[in-house]
Amino acid sequence: MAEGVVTIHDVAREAGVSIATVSRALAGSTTVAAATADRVRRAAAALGYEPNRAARALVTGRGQSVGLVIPDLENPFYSSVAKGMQNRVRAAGLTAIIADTDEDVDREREVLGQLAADVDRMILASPRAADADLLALAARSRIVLINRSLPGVPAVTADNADGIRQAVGHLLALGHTRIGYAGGPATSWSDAERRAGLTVAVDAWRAQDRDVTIVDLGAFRPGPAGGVAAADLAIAEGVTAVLVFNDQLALGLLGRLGERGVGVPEAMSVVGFDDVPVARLLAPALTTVAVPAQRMGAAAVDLLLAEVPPEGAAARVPEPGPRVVPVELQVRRSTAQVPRG
Amino acid sequence: MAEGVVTIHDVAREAGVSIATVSRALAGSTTVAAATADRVRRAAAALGYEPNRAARALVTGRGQSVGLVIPDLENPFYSSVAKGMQNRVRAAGLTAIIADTDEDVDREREVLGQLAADVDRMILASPRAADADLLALAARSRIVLINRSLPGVPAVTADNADGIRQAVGHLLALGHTRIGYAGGPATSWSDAERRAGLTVAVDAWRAQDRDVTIVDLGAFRPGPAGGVAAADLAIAEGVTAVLVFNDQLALGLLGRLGERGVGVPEAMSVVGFDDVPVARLLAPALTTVAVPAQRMGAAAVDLLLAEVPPEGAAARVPEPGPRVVPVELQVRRSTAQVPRG
DNA sequence: TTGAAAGCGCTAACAT
DNA sequence: ATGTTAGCGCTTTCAA
Repeated sequence: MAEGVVTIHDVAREAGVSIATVSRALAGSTTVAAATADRVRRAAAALGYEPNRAARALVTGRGQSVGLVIPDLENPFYSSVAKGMQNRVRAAGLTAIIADTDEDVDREREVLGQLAADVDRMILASPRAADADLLALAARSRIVLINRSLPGVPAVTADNADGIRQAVGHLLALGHTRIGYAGGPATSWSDAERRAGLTVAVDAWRAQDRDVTIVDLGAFRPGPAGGVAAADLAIAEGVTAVLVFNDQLALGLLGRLGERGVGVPEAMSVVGFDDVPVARLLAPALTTVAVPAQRMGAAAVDLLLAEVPPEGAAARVPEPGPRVVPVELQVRRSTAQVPRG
Repeated sequence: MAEGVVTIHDVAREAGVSIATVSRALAGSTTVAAATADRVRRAAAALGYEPNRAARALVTGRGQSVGLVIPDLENPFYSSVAKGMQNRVRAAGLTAIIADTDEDVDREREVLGQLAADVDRMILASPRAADADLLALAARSRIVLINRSLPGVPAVTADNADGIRQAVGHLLALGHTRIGYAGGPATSWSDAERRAGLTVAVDAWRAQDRDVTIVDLGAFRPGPAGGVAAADLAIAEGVTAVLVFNDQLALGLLGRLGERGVGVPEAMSVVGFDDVPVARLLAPALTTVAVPAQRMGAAAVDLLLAEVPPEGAAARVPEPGPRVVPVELQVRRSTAQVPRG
């Protein structure tokens, strides 16, 4: 009795049935007598039986795992995506394989190659890869995109344009007319969407004969360090408010503004994007566009599982939710009326 | 020929050898003639052969993946652990399976059971499970603990006592004599270690005839919400400084102190633990004991792989580093001399 | 409603 | 140095 591993044979013996019946009973087959099924389940539980995934995968030809490729696990937005994804994957009786690309295209390519070898379903969050590469991948594996859209490939995206519209509306209502935009990486699909939303929002405002100038502060790496540079630029440009690509950038920007003695919100209003958990805890608490990261991760899983349901009894496949998730501006302390000047 | 999946049989036929020879040649066995091995490799490449991981895992009984069980992916400390772990695992040619337990014992048990089924090597970060359960698990799978120690089970831990010693020394040097300790969950091994370190540090100080009182503020859930309660307690107890179990708690505490109008560091000094990335970006920047989370995650992988090297040619197994990693106090703006009173 | 038996693709004895 | 063969634990026909 050195081996502690319980197999289907042990359960069969314990329940006094054949292994085929155990397999059927645990898979929830209707062709098993209720009493038998019950006995099997009880035996399995008593023995602490866990089906061997490798064996199951081998015979069904379909893996039990779902991959997630994200740019940076240390970015709270993506940790939240990962958390939501992971929870949903586990609830479906599958396992989540998470891979971090360090915000690097080459690393991403490498990771994608490795992952494709042992997973046939994956979720790519904000991939940097070219459209063509993504399309090629989609042809071989089932993939779902997060924060990126591509014809023919299922995706979950945030309503970026609407988020920017809300943010700009808020700033305009506070009287700001000279607003800086600190953008994300030039290759970012989300950034492109947000910039487009910005244009639309501004045009609408101008159509009402109202004045507003958007100052493009440039493209920054989406970490706090980028925010530092953005802060100096914002001060130099004389804007009274800054719209920031994401909260990570905003964090660095806020810190630098403090160092430079520029009070937030008295002298400068700041609006972030994402609403990462720490945003509300800052001093001043950050006004930001809340993106339901966990929900997006979960929604991507639903989308992935909707077409090709997984094996196994534990599998529950929820209906896929909306693909464009709504976002909502959280007004907090980092924004205020434009300073009288 | 509808199926596009290449198996070892296809390669064998193409190379004109048996499947056993293909297996051996591809595994780099020395008992294969160089010419044959070459022919096999060429055939495999030509056909685009990728060994089926499920089949390999089934027969070897050893998987290609390493599991990581953590309390909360949204806690930046653990995202960092996960990032370090994941990078190292991938570098070794394996895949990382990450599972989140939501800081819940029952959920942890469930996750452990599921994970143990498809992984035979795992890393448990700050597990809440009882010693006996952990020992039982260690008997069946290869496990490495992070932030927990148990006789006979390999572990990577932070030098908690030394961290507390540094923190207390810093506070005492600033003249604080009434210091609060806001602890983590009662079941936390790290918290126990930190409390023990606290006692030692205080005793040493008293042995020099110096005065100091440690006020136990209680045990808190390690999220920002717990910090709010701790803040009120700290104020009520009239301490001039608070030592906090971790940065997440400190975040909530800082926010609440601000709301209550207690200035940090003028009226109250605060020291955190972990040095999560956001700690330095706060206003005031948080003085905290830096724990190298990524390095701990990587070290745990090294420890795990050191004894039973993984399958496959791509595997590289680094030497395990030290098991107790040093920590270092980062003095920032949240601590100052005791207020004159 | 249940059982017997045939593999899934691979590795590891055991032969040769 | 290479081939034959026996499973790994499971799902799924096919019979009974």
